[in-house]
Amino acid sequence: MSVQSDSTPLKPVKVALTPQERFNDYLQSRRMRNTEQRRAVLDCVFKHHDHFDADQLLERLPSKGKSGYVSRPTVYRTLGEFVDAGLLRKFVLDGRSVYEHDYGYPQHDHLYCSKCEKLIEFQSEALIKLRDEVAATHQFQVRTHRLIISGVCEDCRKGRVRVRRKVDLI
Amino acid sequence: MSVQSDSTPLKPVKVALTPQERFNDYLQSRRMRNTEQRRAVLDCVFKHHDHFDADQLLERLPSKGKSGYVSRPTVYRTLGEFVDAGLLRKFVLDGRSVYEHDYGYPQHDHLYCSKCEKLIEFQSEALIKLRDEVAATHQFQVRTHRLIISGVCEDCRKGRVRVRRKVDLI
DNA sequence: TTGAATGCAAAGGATTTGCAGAGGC
DNA sequence: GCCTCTGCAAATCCTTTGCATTCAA
Repeated sequence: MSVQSDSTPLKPVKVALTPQERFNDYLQSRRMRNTEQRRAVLDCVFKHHDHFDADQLLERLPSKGKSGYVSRPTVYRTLGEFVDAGLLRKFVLDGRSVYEHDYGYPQHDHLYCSKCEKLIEFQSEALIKLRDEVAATHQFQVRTHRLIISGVCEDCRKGRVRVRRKVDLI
Repeated sequence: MSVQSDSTPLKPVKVALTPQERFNDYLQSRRMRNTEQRRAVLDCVFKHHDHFDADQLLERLPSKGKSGYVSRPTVYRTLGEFVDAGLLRKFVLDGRSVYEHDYGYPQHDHLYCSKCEKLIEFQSEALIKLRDEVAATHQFQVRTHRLIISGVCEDCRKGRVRVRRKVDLI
């Protein structure tokens, strides 16, 4: 049900502001309020660099009844704001929306293991070049792209399976 | 709500059997039955080369009450069989499952216009090579990949907008 | 005849929305 | 105090499932 991340994260990009500072700017520019819930979700999201969906985020936040609880609708609303603010990127994997850090991390793509559901990040300058060439051929103005290569990761091929999951997306 | 296709389809690949023949083989090999509904859906799907979702297919089939009607659950079930049989490929766009011809057409990727929701197909040998190189670096066994480049198409940039739609996926 | 396929209605799962009360600014 | 935000419950959207009936082989 959840999404795994591999252990070789990308090198962070240098940024002037913390995600918190950047989000504050975003809020102020739109007359939106700096609420306890937004702060809680933002801190949770940027605590570690990985991929996650709404459910995983909810599990990491205080559960219902406890102090600091954030409701499911608010989590969804807030994630949308983070995407808007350029803090997160969102994509769809196996029917669920998956989020990853955008602010502070370079553009990249993914290898997706359909056995253990692990996402492995990679950067390729050649891919960007290829993408822009194809687009130019079609007089197409690129906004972004998403490449997912699916198959079986090294660990799973070698039998070192960490988790077994129902899968099959793309 | 629907998916548009551009007017420059890929060159078909030479194949020994018609989709119908190939599907019959598939059915027989699994002791499945050649029903009127399956024939109707298959004919409808291969009538023209484009991208479509379940709703669009239902619109193209005889509507409820008329002869030749196929129910929504059967359409979904049948599309799944076509994917299984290697006749169609399925991907997710903006929350809906979109299908395209696989049998008889070469592997390709898409430019997606977020203004008019048009999908433009393209082939790139270089992309396959790049994909396999990246995978090799990670000892990753490739099964397939999906690249969607989103942005604005030529027509929309020039103001020749055909349809206006709510969008934003990737 | 006999098991597979269909249509109906209803369930499912992820995400979104209306609204009344809570709370930033 | 005003207006945004939140949590709740319920709605939505797309897709799948249970089941009695129909039908291909």
